[in-house]
Amino acid sequence: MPELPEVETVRLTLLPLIKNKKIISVDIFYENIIKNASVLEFKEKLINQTFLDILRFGKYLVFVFENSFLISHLRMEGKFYLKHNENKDIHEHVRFYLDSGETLRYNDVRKFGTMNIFSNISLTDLLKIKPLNQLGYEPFDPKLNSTYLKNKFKHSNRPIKSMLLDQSIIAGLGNIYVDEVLFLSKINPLKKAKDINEEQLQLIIDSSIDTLLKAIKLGGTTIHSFSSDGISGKFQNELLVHTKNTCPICRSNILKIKVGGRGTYFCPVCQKGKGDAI
DNA sequence: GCCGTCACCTGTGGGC
DNA sequence: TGCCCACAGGTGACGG
Repeated sequence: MPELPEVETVRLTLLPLIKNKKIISVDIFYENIIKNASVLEFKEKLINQTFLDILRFGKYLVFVFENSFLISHLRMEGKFYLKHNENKDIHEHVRFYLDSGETLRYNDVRKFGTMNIFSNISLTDLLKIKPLNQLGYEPFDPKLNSTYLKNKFKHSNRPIKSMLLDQSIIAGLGNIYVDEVLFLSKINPLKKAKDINEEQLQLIIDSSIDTLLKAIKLGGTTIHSFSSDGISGKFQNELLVHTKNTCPICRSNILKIKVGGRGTYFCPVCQKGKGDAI
């Protein structure tokens, strides 16, 4: 399930493969992937456009063309492949034919991924409209500090885990990494956001940066099916609590509960705190 | 405004 | 062996 490190890995892997290549045709096999345009409009805005760059904002990929931006969210299982042959995978939903003779394929088993196309707009203006204007700061952004989080959290009764998953507060963290960050910060995922003190907020920020940088370095996490151009990440070997049975610190049994509808792993001993429900 | 729930999807695995 | 069903999860929409 692509989170910030996985999306960054896709960006880094894909960019040298498609940069300066022109789209000569587009096939769409599942129209619901395209959210803000008809199939015809989508094709018209991309054909004869050249890939200039790939940017990333949170978990969104932004393909940069001369006159357009294609915003792609991989959601749960979206993947991009560059292929030469014509064989179509059952889960292939969009195909971009390039002037190099290759094809860029978008593959998504659960069809959750989205694509939005924007034309004749500057990057500055693109950042001012949905979906990119909904994003909070990334952990690497200096503006994401304990004061910022304190202001966001101070009136909230929601569990800290739900708040960290909220992309309008912190952009880029997903279910796996939030579990890891809370374990490193020794904070119970059910603890109310307003009860997190300033020292713990700083710990959350520091742990988020450390975890994400390490994951990017290892090419992300491959738990189920994530990959970019067929490459698998190695961060799953470094996970401390997510999908684990035993705490690596105190050897207690890791508990699995639901928080905000999400499967949540934590150590009830290392992550014990006032107000905990477990 | 805040917060919880549901829908979107399909492969997987457990139970019968 | 085969069928059924719960579950996985990021995000947006919706309702209380």
